[in-house]
Amino acid sequence: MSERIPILDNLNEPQKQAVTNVKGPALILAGAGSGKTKALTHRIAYMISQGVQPWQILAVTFTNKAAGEMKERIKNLLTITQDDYAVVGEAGAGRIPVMGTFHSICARILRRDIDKLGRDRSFVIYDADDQDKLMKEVLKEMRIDEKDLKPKAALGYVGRFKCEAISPKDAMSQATTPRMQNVILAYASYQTALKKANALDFDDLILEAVRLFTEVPEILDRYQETWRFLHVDEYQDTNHAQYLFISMLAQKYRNLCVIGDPDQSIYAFRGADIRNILEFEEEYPDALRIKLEQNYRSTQIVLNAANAVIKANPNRPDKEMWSARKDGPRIIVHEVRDEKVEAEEAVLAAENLKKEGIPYNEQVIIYRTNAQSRLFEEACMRRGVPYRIIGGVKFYARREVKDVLAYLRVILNTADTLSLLRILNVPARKIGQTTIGHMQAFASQNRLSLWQTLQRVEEIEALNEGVAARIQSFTALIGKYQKLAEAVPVAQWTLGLLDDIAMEKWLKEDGTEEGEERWGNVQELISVMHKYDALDPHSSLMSFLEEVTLVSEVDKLSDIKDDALTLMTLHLCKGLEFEHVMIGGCEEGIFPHSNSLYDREQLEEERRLMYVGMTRAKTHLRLLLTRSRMLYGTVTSNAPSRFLSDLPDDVTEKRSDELLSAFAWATESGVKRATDKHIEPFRQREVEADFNQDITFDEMNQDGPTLDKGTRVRHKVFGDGTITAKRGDVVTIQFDNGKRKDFALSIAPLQVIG
DNA sequence: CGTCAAGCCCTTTTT
DNA sequence: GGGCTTGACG
Repeated sequence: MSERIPILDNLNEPQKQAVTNVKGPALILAGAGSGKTKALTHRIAYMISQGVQPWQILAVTFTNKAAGEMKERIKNLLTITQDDYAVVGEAGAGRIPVMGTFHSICARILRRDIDKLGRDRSFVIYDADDQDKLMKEVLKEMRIDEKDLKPKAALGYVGRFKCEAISPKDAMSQATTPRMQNVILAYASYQTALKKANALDFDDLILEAVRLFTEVPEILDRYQETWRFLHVDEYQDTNHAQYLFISMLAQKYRNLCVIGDPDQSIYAFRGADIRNILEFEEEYPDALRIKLEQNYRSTQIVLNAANAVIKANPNRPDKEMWSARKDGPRIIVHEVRDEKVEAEEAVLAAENLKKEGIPYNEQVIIYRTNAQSRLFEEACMRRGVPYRIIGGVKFYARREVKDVLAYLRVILNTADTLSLLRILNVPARKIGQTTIGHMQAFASQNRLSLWQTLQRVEEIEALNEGVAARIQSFTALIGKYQKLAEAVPVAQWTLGLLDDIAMEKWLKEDGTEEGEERWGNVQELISVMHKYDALDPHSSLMSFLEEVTLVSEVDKLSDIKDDALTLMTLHLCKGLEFEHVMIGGCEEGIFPHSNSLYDREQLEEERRLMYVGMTRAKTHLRLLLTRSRMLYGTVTSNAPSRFLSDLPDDVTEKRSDELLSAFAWATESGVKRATDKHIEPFRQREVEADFNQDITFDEMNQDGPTLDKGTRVRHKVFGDGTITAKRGDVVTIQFDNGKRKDFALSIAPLQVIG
């Protein structure tokens, strides 16, 4: 260790407090850009310099990337050499604390001891895709029509139960409606199915760890003794199960330091419970409370704007960020004709700042929904701007990648029927749906797993010799690689496997560019595998599979070195910072999202999302909105986002591409072009209202008849139709002539018809 | 058994 | 607008 440790240099007063008070409970309220990571890394380094053993420290981060960066920084602070570096999860092994996400930490704990709960240690982890498939099966078996209860909806409930740590049994007592009873029955069968497949889903990782702690107190005790100093970052985004996990660990020594910002709580939809942070002090009355309010990231102008937006939320802690960076450009609020222009303008703005010396790496386009990414991507391609999209169709969720992963999973764990079904006929080997049906029937008759059935395929009378032979050669193939998997690291034998199944040929068969790309993805997967070459063969396979399910998209940002513009959702941008931030689609119905418009709490969360997005900006902040946009196949006009109206005039600069262009689509639809009307920026829905001014539909503009789904209406231009969807003021009408369009009820010239 | 086209549905955010 | 499922046909 170095002689002079600069651990307390360059810290402000509250940061120093956070760093040096290492014992007992502590709550650090750390606003955006307040040097939170710095405080945390210095705190940990300080502890170590004071004689705390590194392996006694646990830090839970929100992403693996954050964990990696923190380790790096701590290493630098302590001038630890590469040799001392421990891999995450090797508790007690190294001179770097254990750091990782709740999920990765719990997965490690379970890999070691889940057999104490009567389960197998080589479990696989199911991602959202797998969950969906499994739930589909479950519902099918229960003979519940997908239309009555969609797998996604069922999983939504299940997820909420799990976040609250409510078992199917506990849930049953809450079921009041038949529908809920079905949901809970589905929850129970889903759990059984997971267990049968020797699989855990994301939520199970936390829950089973908690269960392990509860049912085997010695194990809890072991971890309590190991990890005596606990840290949780982004505490505002923890759910109840995670709360239980960390509380149990903290019980003994009470050295729990949580860091968070209630204003940045944006994961309520996955069970994050903001009360965890708000009630921390009630639970630990002796907790040290530290507020970090100085922002080192943004200009005061950016902060003024962000503060103004977040202030409109009730019940938030009293805090206001400030910055020493007083000067800076105003925030540009740019209104354009439609989403194409929006994308074009955003990319153009990035190019211009690049010319002024801000690299693309320091610039980002963020948006509310993944669906918005495509246009920005296309604009980048058109203009030749290098870009990368984070999120969206995730690499590990791609078909060909999941296919290869399914082979590896089956080889590790033949109980994983879902994966087995996936690869049985991929690449095509003439084992079709009929054959699979016969085998499944045989399996359930004889209480066998699908894999066991495969071994006894010659006993199934319904199958002819040809098909039986093909199945046998498939099981022989899997058998061959099961043996190899015990002998050599994963990358090595996977190459042989791909060769045996002629994966390259299968993917490139259609001769398209897409095929080439798919094969490229498979090769990329192999290159990730090489990271596990040094481990023993069995752990090499297991660790690899674990990594690919638990890495988040943001984790991969750090590996990329080229200068490229980043595109991502608002949720993914948390914790990041850029010189230039552009937020697209600042329109009602987009952001805030239409599903959130009529729910107070959800609206508050949307607002926090806006706050998070804005506070990513160091210097340049640009908010984009359109007057009209193609959405789900129809043209819509949305009012400007309510968040924009909270921006103080003196920090914004409003821009608008000009005039009349909003009428272009009307011309295209053969409607007479309006020429005499000036469109002011921020006035919406002119389009629908204007060309029907000769009609009066007074009854429609009052609260009058409720226009719900199914109501028959008449439109002067488009004729008769039926309302097929309603989102607040906006209805979608399916016209009898086949056209479908969205209208704003308060303005649209509609008439209810018999 | 595999392919293709038409129709269906959806359409928030993620470890 | 697009991804996915379903159904008809080769």
